[in-house]
Amino acid sequence: MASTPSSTLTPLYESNNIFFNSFTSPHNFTFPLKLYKSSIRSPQVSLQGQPHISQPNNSQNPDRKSKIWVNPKSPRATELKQRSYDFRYTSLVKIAESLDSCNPLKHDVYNVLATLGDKIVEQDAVVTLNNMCNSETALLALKYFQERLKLSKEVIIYNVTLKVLRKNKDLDRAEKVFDEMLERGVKPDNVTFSTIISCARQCNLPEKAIEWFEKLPSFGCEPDDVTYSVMIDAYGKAGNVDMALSLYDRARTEKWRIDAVTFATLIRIYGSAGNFDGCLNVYEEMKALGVRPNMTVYNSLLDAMGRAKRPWQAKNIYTEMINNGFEPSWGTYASLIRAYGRARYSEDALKIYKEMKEKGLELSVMLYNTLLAMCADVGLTDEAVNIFEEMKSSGTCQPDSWTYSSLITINSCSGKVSEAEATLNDMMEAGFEPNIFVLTSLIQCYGKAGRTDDVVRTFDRLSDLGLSPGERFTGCLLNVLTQTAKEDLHKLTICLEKANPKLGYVVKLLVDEEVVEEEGAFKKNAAELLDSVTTDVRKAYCNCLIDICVNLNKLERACELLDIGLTLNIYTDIMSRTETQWSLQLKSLSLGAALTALHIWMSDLNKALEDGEEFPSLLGINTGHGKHKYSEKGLAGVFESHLKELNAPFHEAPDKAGWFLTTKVAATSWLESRRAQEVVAV
DNA sequence: ATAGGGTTAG
Repeated sequence: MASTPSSTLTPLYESNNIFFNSFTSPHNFTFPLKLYKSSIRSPQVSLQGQPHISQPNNSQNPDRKSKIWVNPKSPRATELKQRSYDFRYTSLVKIAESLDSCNPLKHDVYNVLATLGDKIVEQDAVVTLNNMCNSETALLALKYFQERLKLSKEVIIYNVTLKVLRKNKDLDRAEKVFDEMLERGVKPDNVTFSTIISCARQCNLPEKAIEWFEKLPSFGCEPDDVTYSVMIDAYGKAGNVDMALSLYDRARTEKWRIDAVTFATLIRIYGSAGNFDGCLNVYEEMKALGVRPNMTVYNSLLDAMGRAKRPWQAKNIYTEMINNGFEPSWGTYASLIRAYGRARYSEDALKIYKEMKEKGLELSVMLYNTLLAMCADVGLTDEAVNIFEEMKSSGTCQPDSWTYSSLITINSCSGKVSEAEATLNDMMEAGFEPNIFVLTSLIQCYGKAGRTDDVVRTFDRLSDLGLSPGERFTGCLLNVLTQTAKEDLHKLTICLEKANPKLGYVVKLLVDEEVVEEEGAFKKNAAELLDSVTTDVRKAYCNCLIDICVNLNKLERACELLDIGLTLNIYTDIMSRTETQWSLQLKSLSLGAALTALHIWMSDLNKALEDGEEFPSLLGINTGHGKHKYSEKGLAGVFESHLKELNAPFHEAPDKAGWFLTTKVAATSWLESRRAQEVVAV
């Protein structure tokens, strides 16, 4: 396994020869040139003393040995110094690479290091270790340098060694190295501590980080700005937001220079604590203090705005970032895809995806999954298929259960039952068991296709797989009932009763004609049920229940449910009145709930008319645009024909999509004529 | 790039 040092290093000599052939000089430069004396033609540059005759660049004659005198203060000298430094640095990086891939045996490591020659300096050790990633060989290399170098600042090579251990998230070894430092009488400093603390943080052991921070004073160290920054991060990671913020306060009162990285850390902490305005406040505070934002700040902000579901703010920050001349990084794009994807800003998300592809940036499984989930949400079937193909051909990531789950959802939502089943088979062949998301999609798929028995079969698979239904799944099952023929409903009621007995009972009261119901039992049980489920599914449950009522022509029950919804604040601001306009807001209502709300609103209007209340000049119904691609007809379309049936004088506003408006005069005469008809009918 | 912070998440 171990590559011999020479095989790794040979190309380096060759490539650098090309450069050094053009000017050579015999002495006066320590490193790296002497290092390779035996292997290559002593490429040395004289930057001091003896004025030699300056010669033109003789690159046509690479073999000619000649000296070039360069004034040490000239820009040319600076350039040469820089170049020779670059050369040394590159050489050491190559050594570090060989060490990384070398056997973790003393003999092998020492052999690689022997190619450095005898005249190594402290800086060589630092640069080499700093570029390594293999813990085991790094520890051997450390020994080598300790044996061979008179170290004036031994703490430094310990600190870079600790960095290698941190790269490997090896806190145990880091702690051992710390003990060894103490044994050798090497005094740890802030760099030592901040490295170990961040190592603990990266190992997901924030308590350990805190432990190390607290023992810092006992070693005569006062935390400085970087140590504070690392600790703020560690406290944030530990979920101790208060401690993080109080450290920030302390750093501020102690007048530490707080730089962009620390602000980015604070933004991340606020972001993961869900305090998104806190993120923006920190950002403002930072700018007020005259600290220029950097990429980390922008990326943390973008990430936070994504979590906050504020894609428009992400967009603004991104624009600002670009205007300030920053080049988006992988992290920037990832944050944007998440922000746009989750918020169904599909055009924006797909634009970013395209840009990443153009730049040759690789997407992770998660980013692909985010895009696919978004396509599933919005109904972008063809795009999803494309993205999935590109994902497979990328060669860099394998579809996982999330990926398959989104694909099954896409097939399910577009009613492609056999494709959904085929994808499920692919998924199982790839070694993934169906999860709750997949089964949720499947019951929707079968439900939509009217295959009630398959819904029941899929429901029964749940317990076979050791899965419990949960509120989302149960909600989708309830939604299946809204699409199911009356004679099949009892099959699903049995499932619902297993999933959530209270819900099962409420539905049974609606569906089962034979159940004897006590006075008011339905409303009481429905209210208890809706109160018992978490807020994020309440509206869905309520909408579905109302839809079932409407389908069964039980308008009174529907009104009761809508009433519960209003009382429990599941629906807010449905009916509003200003001096100039009365409105009915139907945007987040299902069709049944919307029709029920219209019914109630109309009786309210009738009542107002009876009471002789003054109508405003305008009355309006807002259905929203109904852009969800899977529903063939949005709420707007259905409402338009329904209003026509009612002879209602509402007409879609040409300038406000989704709004149906009418005037005071038209509304009153319509309501009056309806009342006259009712009287006739009675 | 040249001894310390920052991430890659559902």
